[in-house]
Amino acid sequence: MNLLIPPNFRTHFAELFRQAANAITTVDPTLRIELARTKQAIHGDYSCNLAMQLAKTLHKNPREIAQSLVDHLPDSPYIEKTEVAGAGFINIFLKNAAKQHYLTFVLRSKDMFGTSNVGGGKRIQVEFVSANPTGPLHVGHGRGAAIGASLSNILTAAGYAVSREFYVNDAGRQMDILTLSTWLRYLDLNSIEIPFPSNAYQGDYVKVMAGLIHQAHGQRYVHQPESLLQDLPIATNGETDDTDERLDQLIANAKKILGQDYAYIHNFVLTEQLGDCRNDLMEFGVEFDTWFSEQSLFDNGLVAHTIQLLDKKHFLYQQDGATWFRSTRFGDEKDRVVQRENGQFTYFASDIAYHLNKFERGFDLVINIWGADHHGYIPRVKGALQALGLDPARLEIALVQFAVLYRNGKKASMSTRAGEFVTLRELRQEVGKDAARFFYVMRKSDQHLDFDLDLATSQSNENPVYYVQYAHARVCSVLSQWEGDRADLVDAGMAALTTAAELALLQKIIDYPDVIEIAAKELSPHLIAFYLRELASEFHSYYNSTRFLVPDTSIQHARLALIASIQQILSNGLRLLGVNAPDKM
RNA sequence: GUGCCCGUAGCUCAAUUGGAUAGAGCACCAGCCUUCUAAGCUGGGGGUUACAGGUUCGAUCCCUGUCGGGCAUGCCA
Repeated sequence: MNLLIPPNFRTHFAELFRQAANAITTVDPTLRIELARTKQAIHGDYSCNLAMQLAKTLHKNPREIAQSLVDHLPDSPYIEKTEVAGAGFINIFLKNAAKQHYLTFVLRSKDMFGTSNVGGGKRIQVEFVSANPTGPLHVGHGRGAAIGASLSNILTAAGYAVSREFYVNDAGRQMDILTLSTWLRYLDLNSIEIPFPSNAYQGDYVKVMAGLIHQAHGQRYVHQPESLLQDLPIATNGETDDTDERLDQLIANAKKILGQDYAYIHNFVLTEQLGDCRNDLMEFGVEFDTWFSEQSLFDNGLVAHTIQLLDKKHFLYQQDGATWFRSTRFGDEKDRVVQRENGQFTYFASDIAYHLNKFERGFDLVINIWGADHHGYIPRVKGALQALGLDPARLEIALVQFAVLYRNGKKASMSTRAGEFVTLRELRQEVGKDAARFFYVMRKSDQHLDFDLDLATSQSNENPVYYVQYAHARVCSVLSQWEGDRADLVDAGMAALTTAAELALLQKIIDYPDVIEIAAKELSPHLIAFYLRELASEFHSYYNSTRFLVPDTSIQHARLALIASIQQILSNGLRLLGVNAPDKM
């Protein structure tokens, strides 16, 4: 047996079972042979349910088939014994030596342990956050950021070539509203008071940007503000006249009044907000390879081109002056407008162009991480891809449910308009980057997340992230007090690791690459968080029951090799989640 | 009204996607520091997996219905 590089035991055994199955019957080559980790030690380390799967077609007793499979199973140097159990499970017991020797592999692999090539270098794009650059990121964006970044790291570890992308919505009405809001605040600084619409952006950051413009350019952008209020729809019922129509007319007037200067302010606020966003995310440990501008799709004519393509394929029609896409042909509940009566393309139109562009860039798989409120949007986007002749299965959409903040046992309000939402930056300051990153991926992403600020702050010692980090720090502490050379541990004899706790820890270590593989396949970063907590738990228990710095060097080295391996995995796993692994706490 | 998602211990959540006796953390109770970090450990009680049927060797998972919750149903982005 090759002692240097042990196999992935699950795929290794699956292959053996396939050979055994072929020996007793003709097996469908597409049949997936599943090896599962057992929950209980008496069932061994891995179990296979192949006999039960074959029972139907063979019309035989599953236990009988299981015994036959075991009889035909090729020899493996890693198997201690096999047993037929229960309804027809085949349980595999690994040799202790195989488990023990695995530590050498872990310690040799170091930072690379856990990585694999199951992705085969396939190109994947992960698009996430993609928040409108119209204000600070809030805690909802934070969850998308944490999940997207962790998932990207996991996919990279699993052997995919990952590209992280942020789609910048710099072309739409929201940006115009922000531009107008900023200009109004700027006029206010120049002692020109115009009633501030309640449906414009209220946040203080708007005043800050207005101040920056005022500071740099003085009165440069004060233009005939008196005509701003021309042609506004008349309020019909009292003061609550801040309608969308009114806001749009204000924007139109501002564009007319400002002329070229409108573009300056628009560009200024965009640059400011994007810069703030990028900075915020960087401090959160989240970085992107590409910031893709929506506006560029218009500038390059890609939106018009894409709509023409759809038209050529006869998926468009005119009605009520607008242009519609026949998304009902692809399972959507109604057709969707791509070009409005006024000639403007809709957001959907540019989004089709964007997704076409993604695939034209050569990605094998495209993953969008969206807020769950966008779920109704999926059929039309996939439909558009199909209409363009692309396989919609190459677009995978991971929905992330909202994070609901709780403070003092009550829901914290997150109304943007009232300006009282909690920003990601505030959250980071309150609970710290590590706790926030870990907390965000502690739940399955398609589950609602209750983010208890009181638990994450005042009782921060009970936060799970400290539990994992503490395990890492404890190992570091032991190793630093040991007077030896870490390199000596790599080839230490591991035969002394024979207790139930030690063998269970060894198996847990062996599981790590599988966890990454499954987390990548299922797009489920939370599996890493759960695994790390379990590993830390088993370590803490072991720590309390066993001394490491014992006189007998063969025992000492074996145990230190074990905990050094644990430390390596904790460090590697936390890195995937964007969490620090401190040496001291 | 219609569509999608969800309902698991007092609370917050898992369960290798159909596997063996459904698991953790909080919270509660009782213990463990003169010895490598007590942000830790050990033990204990806690469940008809919302409810009722169905499919099969086997169901928290799949199907049907009922009840309850969330989201979506723009020529917004």
